[in-house]
Amino acid sequence: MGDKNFVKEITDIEEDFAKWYTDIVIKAQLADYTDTKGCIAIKPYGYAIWENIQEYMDKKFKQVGVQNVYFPVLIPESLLQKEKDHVEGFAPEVAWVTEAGGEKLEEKYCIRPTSETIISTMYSKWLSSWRDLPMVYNQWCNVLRWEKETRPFLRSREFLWQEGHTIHETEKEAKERTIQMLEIYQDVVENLLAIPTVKGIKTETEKFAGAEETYTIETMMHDGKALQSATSHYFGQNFTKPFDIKFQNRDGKEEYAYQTSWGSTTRLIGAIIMAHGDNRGLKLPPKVAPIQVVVVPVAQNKEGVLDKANELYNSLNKKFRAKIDDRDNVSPGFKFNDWEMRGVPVRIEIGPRDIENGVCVAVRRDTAEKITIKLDEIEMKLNELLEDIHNNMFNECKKRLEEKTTVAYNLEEFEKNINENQGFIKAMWCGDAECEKKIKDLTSAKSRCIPFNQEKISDKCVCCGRPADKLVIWGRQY
RNA sequence: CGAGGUGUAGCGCAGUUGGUAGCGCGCGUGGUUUGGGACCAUGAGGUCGCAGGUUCGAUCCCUGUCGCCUCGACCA
Repeated sequence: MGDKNFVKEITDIEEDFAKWYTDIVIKAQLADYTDTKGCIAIKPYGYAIWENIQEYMDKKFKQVGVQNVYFPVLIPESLLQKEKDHVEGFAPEVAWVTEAGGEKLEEKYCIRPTSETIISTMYSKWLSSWRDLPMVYNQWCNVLRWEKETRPFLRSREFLWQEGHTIHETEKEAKERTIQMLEIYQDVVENLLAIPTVKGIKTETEKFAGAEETYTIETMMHDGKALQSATSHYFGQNFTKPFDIKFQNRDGKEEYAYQTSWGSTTRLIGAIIMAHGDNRGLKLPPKVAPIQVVVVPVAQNKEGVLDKANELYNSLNKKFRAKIDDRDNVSPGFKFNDWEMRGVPVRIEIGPRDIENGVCVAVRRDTAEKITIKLDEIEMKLNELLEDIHNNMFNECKKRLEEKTTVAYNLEEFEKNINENQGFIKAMWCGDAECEKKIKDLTSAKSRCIPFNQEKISDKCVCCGRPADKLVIWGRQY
């Protein structure tokens, strides 16, 4: 079962959050560093979380007409060059394959940092009539971006994601799709991961390379910093023109299609860790937890205890993702701490005393509350408990989001708030990229988004004082 | 990319003023334990980051190199 002495070695979450984070990743056995620099090995416990996210998200996708596909990991250089902003955005961090089969290649290939280009060329081939539209495709795959600074799940060179790419007959339909997918991401993050989100559109400076509009859901971590959890882009015809994705419209005329793309990554696992974790370790939202309930027998060598514990486990395992911890080389006390550190939402203790009374003891990971439950009511109670834990975790995060969101009317306030409080800042902005840059240079906070929920807190730009009609959420980010 | 630090058992570390290594935890085996991090006994595990140099002899000294950490710069 791995190291036994690790639990006490977790860094204090308030002392050094970055260190705490990597401690958790390693010690909860989510992932490990590899000999490939900047790339992690995702271990079964971490991968199971990803599978749960995938399962939920994929189902949501398919409900709105998304079809899964797969495209090559290698993209010829000439394709990448076709959209100017896109190349400029990604060129510095792509890795190239220049040699294969013992020979230097005539044209080098990049290892995909994202697949707009290769998918666009295929769309061009596949599209001829308005009747072919829309094409709403998604792939689950890996991508590679040569990052200098890496952190497990948050920013690694290779990561897993899904990237959806769609083409449409009209601008309106494409824009609707962009928002529709953003809303699915919001649903995933809030209802599955129990993390509240701020939904909005990115400013010109922050939008995706080659996009017309980039929409985002922003979340707040334990330390008040922002994490961009998923994005959805409207491309207009920025790619369909250079890639020649055109069709004959209903009037028989040739027209370029309207395009979107949207993605979310294994960074979501990082969000779970950083949004919910505490000094006892990882705290997993019940709906994605690989183990929702762990049964820990007490005095398991005593006559009948293990049998009863197994009986309980077998019945629970039909309805929940359950596990029995029958290790005979560690004490129950050790197991309690171990499973708390690994974030299991509910632990059930069962020992001779309980068996005599026909009960067991359930302990919540989120509140540490101990509840005695009759064995014949366990299934119902556990359902309620998991639901309640999810809601409680969501509300805790929401409380923090609200507490750590402050308002600023000028740069002094802005700077003071971000330094004292970290967190998000609500402030008006005139729309000038210069002001964004000035704020970034001064405070290292960037615009997170222009939220859909607009409020008019003032009519002057927080930076330059000129007229401003946009409320922007600002914050430091991961 | 710049400055500083560091590399010895799976992990955390000590050590050898130059004579090829030890502690704690973890791991294997046997037993006693078990309601919040158990204990006893016994055992396995290391070309001291890598490459050169000095030396009778280098894990230790010198040079180079690579990895990692911290702080800056850069990037999303």
